[in-house]
Amino acid sequence: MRFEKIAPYTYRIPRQGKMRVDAVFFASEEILRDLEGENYASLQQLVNVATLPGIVEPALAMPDIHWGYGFPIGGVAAFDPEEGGVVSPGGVGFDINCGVRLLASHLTLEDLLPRQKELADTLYRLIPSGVGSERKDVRFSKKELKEILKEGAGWLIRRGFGYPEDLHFIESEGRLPWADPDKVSERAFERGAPQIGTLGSGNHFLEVQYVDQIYDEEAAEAFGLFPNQITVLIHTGSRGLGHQVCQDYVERFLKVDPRYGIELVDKQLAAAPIKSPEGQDYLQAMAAAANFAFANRQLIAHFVREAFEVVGFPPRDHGLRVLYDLAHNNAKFEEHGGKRVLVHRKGATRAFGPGHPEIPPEYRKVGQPVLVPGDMGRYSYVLSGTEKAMAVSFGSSCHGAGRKMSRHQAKRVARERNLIKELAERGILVRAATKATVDEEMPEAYKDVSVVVEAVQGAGIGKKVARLRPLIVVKG
DNA sequence: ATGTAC
Repeated sequence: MRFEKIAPYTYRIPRQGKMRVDAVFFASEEILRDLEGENYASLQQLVNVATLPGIVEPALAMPDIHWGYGFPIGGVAAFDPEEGGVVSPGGVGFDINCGVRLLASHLTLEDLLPRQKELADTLYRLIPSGVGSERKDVRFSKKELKEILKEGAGWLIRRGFGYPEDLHFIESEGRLPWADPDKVSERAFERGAPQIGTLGSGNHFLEVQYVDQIYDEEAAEAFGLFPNQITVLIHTGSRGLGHQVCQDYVERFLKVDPRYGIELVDKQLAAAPIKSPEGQDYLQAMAAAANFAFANRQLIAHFVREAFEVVGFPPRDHGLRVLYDLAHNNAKFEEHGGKRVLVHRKGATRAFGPGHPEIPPEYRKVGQPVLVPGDMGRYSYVLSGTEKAMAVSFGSSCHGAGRKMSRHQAKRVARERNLIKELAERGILVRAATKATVDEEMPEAYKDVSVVVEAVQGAGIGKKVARLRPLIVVKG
């Protein structure tokens, strides 16, 4: 396919074939080489997205783009409900409202190191991880679960799992208000019920980290970050519940697409008009799953605090507060270019710039925090949203490093090695449900996230604030 | 991502 450079770190694929709009992606020279080689299929997926009805120009991809179900991961697409715009489960992803929550503490590296091992063991004990993991200690009835699906993180805070001020630092206050639990299948309920407060598997993780680099003093101060500070990053989503919602609605949409005259270049793009009953049902079920994910991260944060307390840091000492909780798999109505559009972000984050009313007042002057996990051996970044992102990417930025090796390939490379030991020798304590997950997730399996961040900053859709290095990693 | 093939 043909594309052209239109700005620093920014490329356009002009409308061609069945595309309704141009596509734009952000990349460095290094990322571009990958996109012209092994990662070419993900650009083709971006072109496919541009064929969907009612899409608002342009179809977008962040620098961490890679192949996904239907839409590429790292994709952003906005649809106009007044122009036949659609909603697509594949544009949100199977793990509805997957995201990351960053907790910032009062502790420093020196405070933590003497208790590092004990804390690693305690976190692993208090936070179930792995495929099919369940909580035995906190269970919710069907009626309570329905309330959680309507209310999100706030429901748990009311029950004492968290501090009231947590809510204020969660994207959308931890709740998508149009949720309707009655649009969620019985099977999804059954799968989700025991999974609130569990990490899951794959790239999901919990990390204890320290701040090793500050790039923007003003933003770091606004976010309350300082050198050598201990932070905790939680990455998880809506577990089996969101997965089941996605599956249910892909199947339902495929049946009705011919009736709505929606021609799909790929079945995995299954979509329904936003204004159709099916589209509305999915949006309400998706919001319910999103609220489940916000609640999941809330309950995990509660047990992170408890773990710090168990190893001898009372709340006054650990001071763990929610710096921000940011989703990277959802679809939300937002104002862009004077229009109300449905923005799908799949493996992409919201990155609203300075002054936006949806940013907590404490951060509003510098833009919203954008949390960008890397890999378990290197580092993660905190960025800030920008005005430019509002203008060119529907207020969106990247969500992570992106894989470099397939899971299979990584396992083959890691087979002869003892990654847990290697990482321990570098001061990173890993606690994981299975060796296979650690192998698949080894640092070399991922692109260096600093490459992605360089492209984001170069394109102007995010600004570096701080870098975080891992000390403890809990994996599925 | 995922009761990793209901």
